[in-house]
Order: sequence, then C-alpha cells, then structure tokens
Amino acid sequence: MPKLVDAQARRTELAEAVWRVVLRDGLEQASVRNVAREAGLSTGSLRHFFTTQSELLEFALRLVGERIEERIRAVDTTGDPRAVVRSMIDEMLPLDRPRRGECEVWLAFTARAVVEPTLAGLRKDIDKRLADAFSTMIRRLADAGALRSGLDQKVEAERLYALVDGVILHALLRPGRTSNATARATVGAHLDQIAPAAADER
Amino acid sequence: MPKLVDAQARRTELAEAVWRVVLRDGLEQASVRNVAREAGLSTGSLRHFFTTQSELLEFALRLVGERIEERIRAVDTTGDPRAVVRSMIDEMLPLDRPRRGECEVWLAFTARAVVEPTLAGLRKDIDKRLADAFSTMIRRLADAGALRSGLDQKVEAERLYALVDGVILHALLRPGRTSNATARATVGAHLDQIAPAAADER
DNA sequence: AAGAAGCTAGCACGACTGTGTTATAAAAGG
DNA sequence: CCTTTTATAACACAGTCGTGCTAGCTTCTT
Repeated sequence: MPKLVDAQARRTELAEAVWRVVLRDGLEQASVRNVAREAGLSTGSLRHFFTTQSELLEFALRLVGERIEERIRAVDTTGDPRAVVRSMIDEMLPLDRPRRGECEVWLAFTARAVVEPTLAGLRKDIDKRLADAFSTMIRRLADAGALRSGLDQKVEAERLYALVDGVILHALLRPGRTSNATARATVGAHLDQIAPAAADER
Repeated sequence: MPKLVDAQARRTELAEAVWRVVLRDGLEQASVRNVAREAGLSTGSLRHFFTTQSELLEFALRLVGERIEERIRAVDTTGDPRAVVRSMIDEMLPLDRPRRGECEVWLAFTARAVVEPTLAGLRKDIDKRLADAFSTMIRRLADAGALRSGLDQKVEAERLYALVDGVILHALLRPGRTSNATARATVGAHLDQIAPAAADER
C-alpha cells in the first residue's frame, strides 16, 4: 500500500468532497458523515485522516487559498500592467464553475470566521496574502507610471481590494451571465479610473 | 393580557434574541432552543409566535433590513450632497456596537442565502433596496453637479455599492479602532475621486 | 360567573451530530 | 513467513436538532 504520498492525496480528495458539499448544501451540511459519504468513505476512514472536524474544514479552506494564490501567480506578468492587473483580478472573480465554487467556499468560511476563533486565524493569513497581492498590483501600476497622479498607494490597494471583494459578493448573490458582465465592467471602470490609458490622463 | 399589539412586540423581542445569538455564537447556533433560552422563553412559547424555524430567521433578517433602511432614511438630506452621501454610508458601516451587530447578522444570512432558496428571495429584496439607495446617492451627486464628468451613473452606483460591501466585509473581519478609520478613509477616498470638491475638479 | 382566546411550559419522537472504540483487511518491512 | 503499520469499516455514546402534541395559566369578552 502506498504510503505518505497518497495519504496527502487522500486528504486532498476529502477536502474536495468538503467543497462539493459546501457548494451544494452549505457549510452547515459539511458534517463528518456527509463529507465521508460524498467521498465514498466511511466516517471511520475519514477520521483516520482527520481526527477532528475542524481539522478537516481548516485543511479544506487552506487548500482553497492555495489554489487561488497559485492561479494568480500563474498569470503572465509581461506586457501592459493594466492588462496584467485585470487578468489577476479575473482569476479571483467567480466567472466560471470552478472559480465560482472557490468563491462560495471562501464566503461560507469567511462568514463563519467572524464567530469561530479557530478559523479566524487562518482567515487572517489568507487576508494578509490577498492584501499583499493587491499592494503589489498597485505598485506595479505605479512603477509603470500608469497610476493616476495624486493617489495614495496604500489607500488605493485597500480600495481595490474592497471593491473586488464587494464585486465577488454581488456576483455570488446574483448568479447569471449578465452579472458576470457587470462584475467585469465594474472592475474595469475602476481600473480605468485609477489607471487611465496614457492618452486620456487629464 | 394585551393582545395582538404585543404579539408583534414579542416577535421583535425574539428577533433581537436571534441577533444576540448570531452575534455571539454564529447563525448555526440560532436553534429554536437557543433562541428561546436567550429570550427567556420555552421552545413551546417561541413556537407559538413562529411555527417554524425559517419563519423566525426570515423575520429576524427582514427586521435587520428595515432597521438599516430606517436609519438611512433618517439622515438629514440638506446641505452638501457629498456630506449627505457620506453620512448615509456611515450608517451602513459597522463603526459601533449596534451597527456592527447588524452587519454581522447581515453577513451570516448573506452567506447562507447563497445556498438556501428560502432566504435567497428575501436577500434579493434587501439587495434591490440597497441598490436603489446607491443609485439615489449617485443621482443626488450628479444633480448637484458634484459628480465627476464622464462617469456612467449606473456603473458608478454599482461600483460604490460593491466598494461599501467590501469595506464592510473587511471591517467585520479585522475588528478594532484602526480598521474603522481605514474603512472610513477608504470610502472617503472613493467619494473624493468620483465627486471631488469643486475647487480641484481637474 | 363562565366560557373563549391568547399565551406559556414541558415532554416525546425520530433524526442527525461529533467523536470514541473496536474489529478486520491490506500492504510493507524484516 | 510473520509482524507491524496503514487503511477501512462498523457500531456505540451522549448530545442537539426541528417539530408535534398536550396540559395549564392568564387575560378578555360576554
């Protein structure tokens, strides 16, 4: 029997089962039994890989964060910095099935983290990484001379971060193709405002 | 014994008990028993006013929406439209205890509404009212000639709405006085951008 | 005074929860 | 080949859940 290598793979499988359950029925349905059944295992088996439920949920959330981060890192950073930033943000928006799934899981955990200290710490980590990502985006624009003059970089990073989170939230709550278009248009309008194409910087 | 009049008051009391439980322990702890105990009643009594749990939760959420709406309506609309809009948005942010409570309840229900069709309809109502409120704010700015030229009112309403929701989310997840300042500063920066003081409209 | 209506409390039912414990099968290492 | 670790399963325990039902209490109406 394969050893540790596959144990990790098993844990990932189980985390994905968590996602499916959360996506279909909500976080409150992500019980040990439901997740085990979703993964095609017995509860006993599941508990061989995760001794407690919080351990399982924490692992599932951490994995979501890593996936998102990975996708952002994979964006091609050459070329027009405005386009690069746009692509990065596109990777965060719930525009297709898998990304929508990630966002829903993110929201469910986020809401619970307000009240559950266990998750709060983990959420804080992810939050910090995301905040850094947005700071980097703004700096990228500024370094390229694309950022509108007179803007405070720190404030703009936080503003962009908040805007994107709000857009994600709205896209989740109003599913549909038109809402996807609205989401991208909203982000686009914001980027045009803070980093207008050189021609019409006034 | 007072009749119907107080039945409504009782329902309100119970809704407030729901809020306290949600605030302290999260939405998943808002069971019939917990809420009844919080209100100092038996489950049987509670079920005399709300026959099912969803009825109770729906009522509690609807009441939150009404409170927020009420507070926004109470804002003095005379004077500088920029200041008026700022005041309205301040009423939505979780800057003090009661408003923070409302926002937490709002977030908890919002997250569940993604998955629970019962709540989704109600959420949609509140969303529509809020979207209208932001449209009105933008129109108010435009009518006063304070809105920066070249901006699409519809897009700007959605953008401001998303930004505020994102700011609320961040303020909830990073409690503390500094985070309150950040929240107001972020909103302030945005308003300055879309509606600069007449002097420095360039 | 007496009945009606509104209100409160409590219990019972079946289902589901997280977590322990124990038993069995499969693979790995010696 | 035999032992040790890993994996899977199944069951038990104590608790909570939503909800139905019944009985008693308080106030209002007549």
